[in-house]
Amino acid sequence: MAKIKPGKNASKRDVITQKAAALFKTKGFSSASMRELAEAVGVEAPSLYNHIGSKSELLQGICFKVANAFTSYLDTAENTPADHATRLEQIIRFHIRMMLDHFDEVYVANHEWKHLTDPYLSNFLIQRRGYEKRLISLLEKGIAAKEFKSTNPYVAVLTILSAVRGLEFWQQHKKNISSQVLEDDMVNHLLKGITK
Amino acid sequence: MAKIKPGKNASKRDVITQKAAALFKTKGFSSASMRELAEAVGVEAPSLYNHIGSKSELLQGICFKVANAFTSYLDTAENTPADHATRLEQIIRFHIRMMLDHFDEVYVANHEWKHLTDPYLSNFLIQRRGYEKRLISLLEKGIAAKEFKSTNPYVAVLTILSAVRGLEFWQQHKKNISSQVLEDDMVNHLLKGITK
DNA sequence: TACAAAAACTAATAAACATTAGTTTTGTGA
DNA sequence: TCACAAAACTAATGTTTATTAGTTTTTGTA
Repeated sequence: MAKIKPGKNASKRDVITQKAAALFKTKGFSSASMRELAEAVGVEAPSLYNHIGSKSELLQGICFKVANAFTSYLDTAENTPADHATRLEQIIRFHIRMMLDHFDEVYVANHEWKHLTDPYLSNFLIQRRGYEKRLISLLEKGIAAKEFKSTNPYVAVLTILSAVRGLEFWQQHKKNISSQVLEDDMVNHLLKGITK
Repeated sequence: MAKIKPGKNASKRDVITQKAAALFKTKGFSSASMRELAEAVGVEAPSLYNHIGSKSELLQGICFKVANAFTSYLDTAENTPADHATRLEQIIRFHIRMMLDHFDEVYVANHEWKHLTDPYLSNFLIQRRGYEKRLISLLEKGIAAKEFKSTNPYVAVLTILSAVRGLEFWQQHKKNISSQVLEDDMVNHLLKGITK
């Protein structure tokens, strides 16, 4: 009666997923081959299937892990007692830190989600759209409360989400600027602008 | 002695390139097959090769057309007599209009350039990096001239470029908001912020 | 109408792909 | 040391890929 070892099993599976995120980021989901992934893991390609179900499953795992992390944070942020501007600032900071701390996975979720297949594709888009709507609602309330200027809330949310997403181009400059300066400058830019 | 018909030839080639941009945008370069492209054009796959050299060549054409358009505009903007803030505003507006007016091609240049092969890949990255540096220089001069707040110029450029790039998520909402409102709101956001 | 070139077609090729089947090796607990 | 399961391996499958070769059709002009 042999015991299953979920610890070690999950760990190996996690290693594969992490390597897959790095590979999918670099080469794109379609161009990345299971052979390459196997080489990164240090194993022959068919051996991967002792730990995972399919290439698609890897992408699904990455995309939903990221989507759930953002959704969870928004859940808590919405229940934090603070004004709308403060809440928005916290959310922006969370996005920035997610980009910096989980670069590969967030990058893949942002870029390669379109290679998901239904029903995962549909669910991902629904979740994403729901997230955007909640952010737009936050902006609308902030505008009504005179905390924000009168502007199109959808455009504002798009601007903010796109700007933080752009941190995917960051890495090579990490040396010169600290993460904290980056975070503060970007938050200030998105909330207060750059013109004097 | 038959004349070559550059007009019609170029036109067919252009049709293929345009369809390729739309297909590469939807499915990604690697996932898009020449069969699909041929079907979109209304022809069998091998017939495409009467007009183009290869699949890669299509991607090269798209990426460099876009890159050159941005570089050209920056050339002229730098020689326009105006203060730095005005110049930056004009450049942002150009980016927004490029996104809206040449959506497929800009999208592909932004997303699929990594499937370029050398020497095109290197050249593209060099050109892109040069463009960024010129924008950073513009920001630095604007800060020195007290037109902009004291902020890290690289972070500011990254924020601006990423925000306009995010218009790739725009299309489905074109109905509700006019392009002009979108453009003005985003420019104001990026220059003056949204908090009161 | 006839000729020539442009551009379509069909057939074929060779490579790469994810995945399955079946077998051997490795590691662990009794 | 023995037995069993986990996980590695090799070999193979069937599909899809971009592209080339060779041939036929279309088209524009003299």
